[in-house]
Amino acid sequence: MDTKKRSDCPISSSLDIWGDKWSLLIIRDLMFAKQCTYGDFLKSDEKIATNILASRLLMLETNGLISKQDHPESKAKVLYKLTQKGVDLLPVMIEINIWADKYFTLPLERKAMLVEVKKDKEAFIRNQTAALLKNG
Amino acid sequence: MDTKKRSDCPISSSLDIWGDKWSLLIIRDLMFAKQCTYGDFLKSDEKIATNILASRLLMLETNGLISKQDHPESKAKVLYKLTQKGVDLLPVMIEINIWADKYFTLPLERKAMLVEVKKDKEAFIRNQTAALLKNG
DNA sequence: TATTTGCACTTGCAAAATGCAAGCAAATTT
DNA sequence: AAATTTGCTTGCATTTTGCAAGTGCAAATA
Repeated sequence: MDTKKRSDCPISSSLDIWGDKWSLLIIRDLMFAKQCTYGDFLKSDEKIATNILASRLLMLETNGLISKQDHPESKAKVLYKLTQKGVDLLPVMIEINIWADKYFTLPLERKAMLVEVKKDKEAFIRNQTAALLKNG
Repeated sequence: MDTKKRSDCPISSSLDIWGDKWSLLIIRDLMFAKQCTYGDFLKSDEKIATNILASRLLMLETNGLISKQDHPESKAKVLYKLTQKGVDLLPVMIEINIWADKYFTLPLERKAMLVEVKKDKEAFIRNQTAALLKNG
């Protein structure tokens, strides 16, 4: 896991953490599902390799975007959740969706989310943030 | 240049195009400077390698985010500019800056931009978009 | 006019990251 | 007690990145 900053630019510093083809997909899964197990991430359509998943989860945890928690039903399972720092990427995620809505064909469920967003973006972010952070 | 989509997810499709450590820095340079030559990109703090720069510029051009134009003063130079599709990433770029402002130390010039953004985000995007698209 | 410099790349090669398949230990289920 | 699930790790081939040097054309300089 490379750890050196390339410059003082905020865009560059951000990309140093989650600027790759997989990290934002992990964050996406957590934003839509609220919490996921290791196996849940592996089930996503993009089919991330297990070693890459492990290295990304470590990177995101090390940088404070996600946290691990015990699964209430089983010691064999681990729950991953977004921290405040991770949840704060919600506006970025929403803007990417809006951009993609203009230039790609979105799945219906994602279209539905954007309808909600367009009604009142601030409120959507406020509510979704609260939902994601509920229960430590 | 890999060209196959990993899934129908808009986040994934977006990352397929600009989800790497360099593409958004190129777009950043164009958003702040309006237009750049090949050499201008090489001067940025992050010190991109020339072959990577060439491959990213091709990727971004192929996907319609940037375009090449003749330099008005010299046939030896090439000007790169954002297309509408590229300029439309401005809200994403702004949200990344806002996120980074919360978790990193920003350079003063970037702080100043955020002050403007916070006064009226919509207006800032409208004005900046117009400025970037002015003159073919 | 000849020559050097500037500009936008390309090429070759080493190093690092990615992707795939298999393996593994602890917990859970049968 | 044996088989399965879960969250990883390991080994190795393939791909991408990074660095340095080189190329070809335009423009400036001598």
